[in-house]
Amino acid sequence: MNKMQQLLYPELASSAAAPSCDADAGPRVSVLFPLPLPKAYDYLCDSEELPPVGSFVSAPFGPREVTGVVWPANKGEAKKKNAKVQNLKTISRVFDAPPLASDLVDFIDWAADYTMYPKGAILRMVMRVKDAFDGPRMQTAFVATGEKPARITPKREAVLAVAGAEPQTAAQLAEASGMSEAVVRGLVGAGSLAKVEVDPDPPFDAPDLMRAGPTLSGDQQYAADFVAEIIARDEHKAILVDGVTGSGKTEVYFEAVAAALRKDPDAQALILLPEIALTLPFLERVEARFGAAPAPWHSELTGAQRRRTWRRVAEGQARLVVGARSALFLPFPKLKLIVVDEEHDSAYKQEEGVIYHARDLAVARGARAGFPVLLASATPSLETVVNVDEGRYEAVGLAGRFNDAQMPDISLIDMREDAPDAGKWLSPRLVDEINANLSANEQSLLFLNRRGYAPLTLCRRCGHKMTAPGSDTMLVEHRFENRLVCHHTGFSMPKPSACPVCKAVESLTACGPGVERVAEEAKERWPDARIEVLSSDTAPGPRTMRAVLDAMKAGEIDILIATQVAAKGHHFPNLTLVGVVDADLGLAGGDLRAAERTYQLLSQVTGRAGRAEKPGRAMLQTYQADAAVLQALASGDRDAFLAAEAMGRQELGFPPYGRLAAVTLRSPDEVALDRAANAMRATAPVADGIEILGPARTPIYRLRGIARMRLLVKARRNVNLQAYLSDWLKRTKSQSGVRITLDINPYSFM
DNA sequence: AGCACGCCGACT
DNA sequence: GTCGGCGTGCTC
Repeated sequence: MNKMQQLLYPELASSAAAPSCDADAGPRVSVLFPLPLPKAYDYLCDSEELPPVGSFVSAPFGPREVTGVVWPANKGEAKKKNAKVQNLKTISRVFDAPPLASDLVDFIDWAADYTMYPKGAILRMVMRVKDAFDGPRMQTAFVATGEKPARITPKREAVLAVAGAEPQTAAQLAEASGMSEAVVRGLVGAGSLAKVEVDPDPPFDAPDLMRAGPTLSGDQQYAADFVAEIIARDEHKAILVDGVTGSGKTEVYFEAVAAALRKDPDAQALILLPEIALTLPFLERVEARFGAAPAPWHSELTGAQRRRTWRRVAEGQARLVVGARSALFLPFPKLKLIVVDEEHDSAYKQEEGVIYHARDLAVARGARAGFPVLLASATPSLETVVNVDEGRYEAVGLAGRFNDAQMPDISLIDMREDAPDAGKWLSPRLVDEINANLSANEQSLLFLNRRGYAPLTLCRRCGHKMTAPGSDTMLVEHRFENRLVCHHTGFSMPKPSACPVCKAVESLTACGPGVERVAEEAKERWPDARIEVLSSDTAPGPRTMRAVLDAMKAGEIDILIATQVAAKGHHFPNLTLVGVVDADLGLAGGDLRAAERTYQLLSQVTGRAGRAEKPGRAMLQTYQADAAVLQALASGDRDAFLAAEAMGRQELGFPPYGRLAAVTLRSPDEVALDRAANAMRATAPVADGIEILGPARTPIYRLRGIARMRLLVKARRNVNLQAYLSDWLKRTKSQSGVRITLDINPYSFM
């Protein structure tokens, strides 16, 4: 801590790394538990050496024993009172696991304040891994000794054939040889197999930092040098790496990772990705660059895989982690660089449990711990662009596409002038273009960000709209399974033959298109073309999705009709036409970021078209051809769009020019909910620079039987929004059955 | 998060 | 008369 910080934060200066120790009451430590509790609890500690802050300990808490972490002593207040009033319990045990680094402890405290969730709830995200805090639990495995057994049998032969120098467990040997574990044990007795104790969580291969990367273009080299210099200075900077798809952002930040890891033999780096779908091909790329697979972290890992990554990260052995947003909470002892790839992606926003934005927290973590954070994107968020413009972030740009690939030629199809036939969704102009592509033997992609066959099922007779039970969500017809499905609640039912309200038979009508319906139209129009549909429904699981994507890459598909699963990270060399079936889809609803998101998504999708020799083309079907977003896409003028968008936000005082928080109230009882929301509005403190909007029903009012209402708090940028909110919440008395959640800087308004 | 304590409905 | 519903409150 430097002088200035000591002046600003005297209370921090007094709390050193070691926990407090009162002479009269004996050695004491504070312990934070991974429970939704706002503060740490004090305990006595009878061990010789006081466990340092960050240590994993277990202690009696209420009626049970809970594992927590030694926390910096609760600041001053009530300490003496506590010592007299309470007889403290004693820590029961200290775990072997390496203590959490002080920068992570600090980050947890900060993140709790920022998100307004209890500290313990943040700690829980760090500790979600089971059995990770005990030292390595050994597992018995076997290696071949090379000695021949006195008696050889066919079964023994089979087991010895699969045994080797690499330790394998009895179960693995049995599985590999098709024999039983009894044979394995017999061979141990015969001296042909030797028992060895192995760590069930093998270490990760070290990245080869001396391996030469690819030759960089001038732009890439400039960007890499710029970042390397900041890494060399060992200071925090948020740096936007800005370049279109194919401009080589990844190579640039790989160099940054190499530089950061080379600088310090204990340093660790984290690459955040928005989704797991991306990680499979991406992991291969990392392996190609560093000669070793990184430690992975995402929701699909098994328990054992999670434990392995967590433990190896905690002991500093895993030096490069590639993960989804929650990797931010891994127990790195010496994190020195975070890369946030596709920083604009809304998948970084965690919407359940503790609500947070991983990009924002990553920057905050780097700022507090003093290391650089790289934000990479072809379509950076307005937040980031404004931070660059106002000098808070650095930026390096990568112009042009690699290998001279051309940017696609984007045009708008005004559906008012070029209307499809009734019950059809493809305009004559788009049909012509696909025809041309088919005869040229080139691939086309039809993009529609809507799963299923039809988004709305309506009774022609009484007008009833099919919704999920207890929810105001529309059921989407999925014709492959002949079911009606709710995409919000997971509810599904066979498609009924009669309207459930008026009982009219055969009256339920599919309204609007989904990918399946566009595929139906395409198959009708081009019966000889090879047509595939790709969405998370048609490709359940990454394997089937890979298969379709590989087929597309190999040129085995003429027309791919896909949702946004095809928008990310794939390059199809023979794809020259992208048709966006409904470019207006994301614009409805009036979300403050609707235009921005539409720009990002459509620019990503249209960017799929094109290759080295020939520019691709993209056509956007729209009913609002004058809309600024679509004009910007057609002219390729991203910066003009961002400037206009920025101006609009500034006028309204919306982020990033103002702060926003959502206060959502939920209850199964609509009357109580309404009363609580209005009462809450009435108790809102009047403050300069703060405006309360609402309460209003959420766009999807009822979900799984729970009704929701929302208040929005809009504040000037210089207002401490969290302080205002906590003051407000203290004034509102809790209403029975009504739950309140806070979302600082909300992205989803559903 | 758990788990206990505490006040109102249908059963041995 | 009890068993049990989950609302409220506490855990050093």
